[in-house]
Amino acid sequence: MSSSKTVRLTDKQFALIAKALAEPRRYQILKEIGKCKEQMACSALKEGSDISAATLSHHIKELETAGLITSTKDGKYMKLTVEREVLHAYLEQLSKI
Amino acid sequence: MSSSKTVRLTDKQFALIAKALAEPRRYQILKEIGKCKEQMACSALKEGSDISAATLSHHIKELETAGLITSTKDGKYMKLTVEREVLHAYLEQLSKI
DNA sequence: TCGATATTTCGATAATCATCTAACTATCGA
DNA sequence: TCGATAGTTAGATGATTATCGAAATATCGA
Repeated sequence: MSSSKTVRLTDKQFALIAKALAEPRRYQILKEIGKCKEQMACSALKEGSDISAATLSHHIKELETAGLITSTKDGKYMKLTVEREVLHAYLEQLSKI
Repeated sequence: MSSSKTVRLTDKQFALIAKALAEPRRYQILKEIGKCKEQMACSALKEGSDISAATLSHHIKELETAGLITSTKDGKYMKLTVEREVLHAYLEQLSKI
């Protein structure tokens, strides 16, 4: 089970997260990664979507830079995981408005 | 007191909200409006911030288009209010990831 | 009515960013 | 080792957008 340690976001990271979520395609990608029980490979994301590998790679990097996902190399593939603690820290901060 | 009716967001509105929140200045503005117990005038937002009236007006319109705030004209001033139900609907949707 | 204040609109500019193709690196299976 | 597959990087392009100054509109107080 996931730890419940509260993640503290800097202003910079908060802004990065907000920007990462603002692009509809990135939001879709994040949802897709989150839906997967197992970690997900980039190539699986590309299935059935008319996006170039380069663009997909770019979006994944943005999500990663924001801290919303992490990626680990597994042989030929990159495995992607949603960092829910970071997402929830973002939501937490927004809910204080 | 505020109603607890659940707001349903279309994909379009969801995207507008995400985009509105992605600009740090707009997030600051939203927080500022939210901090005020009473409704807030645009001019009060401008205090102590080196932003032009035109830019401020633009950001306020974006927040309004997204549904995150509403504005009512009160004499010389525009009074701004945070639409927390919309914000919370956004958070609700994001938390499902 | 006049001048000051509040806000919006317009048009322009500069910066950011999503997207692509092409070229590259790395790994796997035969 | 070779060819195919996965993913990244670089560089270019077009679209979006944050920003401003200036002009316009509306309202207030004197």
